[in-house]
Amino acid sequence: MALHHHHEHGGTALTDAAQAALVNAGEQWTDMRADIFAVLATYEKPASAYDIADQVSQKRGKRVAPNSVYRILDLFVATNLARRVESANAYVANSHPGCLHDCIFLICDTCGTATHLDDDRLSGSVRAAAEGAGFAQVRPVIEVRGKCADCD
Amino acid sequence: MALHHHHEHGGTALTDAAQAALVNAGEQWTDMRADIFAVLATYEKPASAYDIADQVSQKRGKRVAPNSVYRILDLFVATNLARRVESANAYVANSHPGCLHDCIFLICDTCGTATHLDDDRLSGSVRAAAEGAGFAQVRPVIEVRGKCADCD
DNA sequence: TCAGAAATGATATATTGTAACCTCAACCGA
DNA sequence: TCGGTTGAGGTTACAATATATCATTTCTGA
Repeated sequence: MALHHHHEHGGTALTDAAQAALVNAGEQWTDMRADIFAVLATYEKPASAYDIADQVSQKRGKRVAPNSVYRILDLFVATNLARRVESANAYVANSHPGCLHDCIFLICDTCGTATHLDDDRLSGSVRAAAEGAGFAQVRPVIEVRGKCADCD
Repeated sequence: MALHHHHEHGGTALTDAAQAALVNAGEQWTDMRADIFAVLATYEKPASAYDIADQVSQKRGKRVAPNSVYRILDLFVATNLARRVESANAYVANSHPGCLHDCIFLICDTCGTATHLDDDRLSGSVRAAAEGAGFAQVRPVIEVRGKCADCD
């Protein structure tokens, strides 16, 4: 099924969806996790763990160590609440936590924003190529660096 | 043209091809660059700048700072003598320095080795998707993490 | 051969990522 | 209730990756 109806979420709906997905995975939705997700979801670009640590520290009036942020980001990535952007060493919130996709990120070298594509046909081809080469447990990383329409 | 004859090089032939490509780009083929390329070309996995710094330091009996290695790696990437593997923060020698391809890396999470695919049709689709979204000066990053046939 | 450019060296520092161990609270069974 | 276990987060230390700046050396072309 290449065409697919996405329940794109934003704001409260996104937070609710994230919470539901995390609980559904047997994990707890704690204050710390909520805070980190909130920062990630409102950040305009892919956020580094240190960016998030700073924001959350401010919000809480108390230093939160990057360490703690990494733990939670790892959990988010594992449960599909967030994605890591490999070529930027940074993370973005997944706007439809319920759906599993190999997603494609377009990252602007100028302004740093990332836009998100889903193209199951394309990612499927990448998967197939890797599997054809004998790879198993395949996780595609498909990103495109370039200059976005706004920065041309 | 999806099918393409690659002049795959190894050993001395690869070094010669790299040297030719670099000189052709108007850059110098210095001892330091030769040493770094040699390490990169013989390294069995993607090598980090620090891996290379260590090897070259040993070979020369004198500390070579990572800094110097980065400079030369950046040059190699710019001139297509080497590629950066984003998801591994590491570099590999390009086995056919003369040809321009968007290449695809399959990286084994277990043994760390990277195999290299060229599939112009696939990378072309990725490019097209990005350009369709308004991106310019597009540089695809297509990597696949997984488990290689040997490590199954 | 000399002046300028290019390459490398040296040092410092910034950024990203892990490891080890501790505290605390919630929960569960005896 | 008591005591143990577990999960979440805190604290500290450190490792790995990357960049900035300025000094020095080497090369090149006039």
